[in-house]
Amino acid sequence: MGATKTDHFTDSQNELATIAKAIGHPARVAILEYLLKVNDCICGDIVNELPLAQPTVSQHLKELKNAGLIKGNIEGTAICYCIDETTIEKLKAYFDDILQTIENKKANCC
Amino acid sequence: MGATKTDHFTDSQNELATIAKAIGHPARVAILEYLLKVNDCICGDIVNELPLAQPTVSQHLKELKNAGLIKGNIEGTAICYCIDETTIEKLKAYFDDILQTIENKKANCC
DNA sequence: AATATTTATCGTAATATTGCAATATAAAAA
DNA sequence: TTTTTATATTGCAATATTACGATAAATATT
Repeated sequence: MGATKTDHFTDSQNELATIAKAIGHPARVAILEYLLKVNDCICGDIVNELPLAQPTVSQHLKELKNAGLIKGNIEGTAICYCIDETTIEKLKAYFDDILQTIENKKANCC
Repeated sequence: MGATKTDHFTDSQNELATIAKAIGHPARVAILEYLLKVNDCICGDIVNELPLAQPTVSQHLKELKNAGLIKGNIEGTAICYCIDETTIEKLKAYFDDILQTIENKKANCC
């Protein structure tokens, strides 16, 4: 045991879980917020922004990329990362839907 | 090692990470979707809905509750769980903000 | 009171995540 | 070509998560 039983759930459930899981670490939230703050995408200095070693940051970036939350362009020796709007839009739509559904059936007992 | 360095990040970053982490498992996504689907909150049958043993489901419910995503009322021997709208609204607002910020500075290099 | 029903907790094994030092890779500058 | 600069990968230790059987707790039913 210890392994998530992914194949018992729908693709859509697994997809949302994967994206949320990637956001589920403060360092990765900090990276997203930093990418959002910096106007242009000269992003090599994320390491300097965070209280973490370079390999750790690199790993977090990889996870954000795998989840589709950021994308990166090679720019000489440096790499330019930025937020992938599409995925954020997906999240927004998902939570919008939930709120809408709740509004439509106000039979809450809690 | 292995422990997240929470104290190096802001409260707001840690809060979002905690909520996202709770959503970051397909079983917990499935629970949220089930709670959303069921009109009233007779929720004891979540266990029957999921391909997981009762203690596992109970644990997942606890994590959703700790993250503020659901709330529960004792209803005799059963417990009535439902989605906590407030937290979903927080999430929606967060992603809304990100999208808005991206719109305002369309200097994306990626 | 005894039994059934529903949910929670404990203990534990299997697996995943986090973090970093060391090292590799790859392009730019000297 | 050598050196610098920027990022990725590997290997590993510490910790966290996932899942479940066994059991507890607490109310409802008989």
